[in-house]
Amino acid sequence: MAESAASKPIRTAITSDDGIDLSIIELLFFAYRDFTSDPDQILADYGFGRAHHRVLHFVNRMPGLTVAELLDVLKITKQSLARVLKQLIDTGHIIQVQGPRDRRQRELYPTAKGRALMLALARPQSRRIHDALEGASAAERTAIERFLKLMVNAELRAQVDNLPADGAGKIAGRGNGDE
Amino acid sequence: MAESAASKPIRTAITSDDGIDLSIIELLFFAYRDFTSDPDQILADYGFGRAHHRVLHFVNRMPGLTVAELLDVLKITKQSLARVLKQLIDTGHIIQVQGPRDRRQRELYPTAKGRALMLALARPQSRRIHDALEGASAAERTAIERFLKLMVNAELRAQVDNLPADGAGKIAGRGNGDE
DNA sequence: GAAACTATGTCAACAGTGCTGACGTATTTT
DNA sequence: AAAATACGTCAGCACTGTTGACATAGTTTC
Repeated sequence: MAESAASKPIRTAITSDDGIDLSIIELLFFAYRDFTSDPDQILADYGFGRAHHRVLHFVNRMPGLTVAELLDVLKITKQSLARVLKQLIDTGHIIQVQGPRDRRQRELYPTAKGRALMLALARPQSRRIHDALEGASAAERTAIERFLKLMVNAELRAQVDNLPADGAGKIAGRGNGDE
Repeated sequence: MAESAASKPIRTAITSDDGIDLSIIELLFFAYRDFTSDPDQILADYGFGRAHHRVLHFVNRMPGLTVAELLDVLKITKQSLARVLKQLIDTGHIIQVQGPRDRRQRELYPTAKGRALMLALARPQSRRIHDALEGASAAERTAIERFLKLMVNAELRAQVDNLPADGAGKIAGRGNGDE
């Protein structure tokens, strides 16, 4: 079994005394796991996974973004995206439109079906967040958002800011006239 | 390409107006992705993945926990754990000790090597957290922890609390006299 | 206008991590 | 002695990520 051989078992638990912020490390793990479990269950009904969710989410958030832009947001390779995107297109959740300026580009848009699924996936997550924020003051909520944003790599924080907030503008540099 | 066929592209972005808390949903995605990228890079040097990290983390946090207890914390199957745990044992990061009361059980302990790796993985994460909390008041920090804890499924919150805090007690129900 | 570059798609192979189902062995409980 | 438990293990599968290579349009550059 061991015990006799090689290096001996360390029987003391690591605690915050060791200068590591264990509580938030662990809370992030548990919180994120449960946070993603809500949509995961719905996705299973469609034969989709978490990757589909991400694509669907950002296409709904930034309609008309190109494949390259989507890759840049998700930070995955085009081969990884291809499988997932193809399924979303084949199932009618996303539509590709040839880019108006540059015809090599494929602008990605959600369909009504894709919009509905995105909302269905976001709702339980939003509800969980809402419940977790119950009793929190506006200032506390701000502090939480600030913390999370600072957890993102500095180079990418601008990307987070460029997401449409409240019916405001679109992604920097691209117009978005609705039809 | 589409455009002509079937359902039409929706060109309006979803915004917070739709009653969904998009900002925190997205912040959690980006924050967690970058939060895990630090250890991922180190793990690659060892041929390990994120699953190894989790096992190593909780074995260091709860030394002497049994396989069943570890499965309960991670919420994965024993077959998933087996692969990863075997590698950590074979590489001398974790040691199994036969349970004293019940000899069917295998108590898991980190070795000095396993402890060192766990700390090396936790350090960049802790630093990121520390930096993100810079300028936050004690009250704000409390609000952040509270929020994260409430994001965890209610049934599992007790588990989070049972982790050793500051050199205090061990997991409920098991003594932990150090040698 | 030809050459070079760019945006996208696709084929193939592989790695990591999760799952289910089945079976074996040691040990404890009943 | 029989049943239940803790753990290990074999086999196969799914999802999502990776590299590398190559093809095809379309755009830019000289």
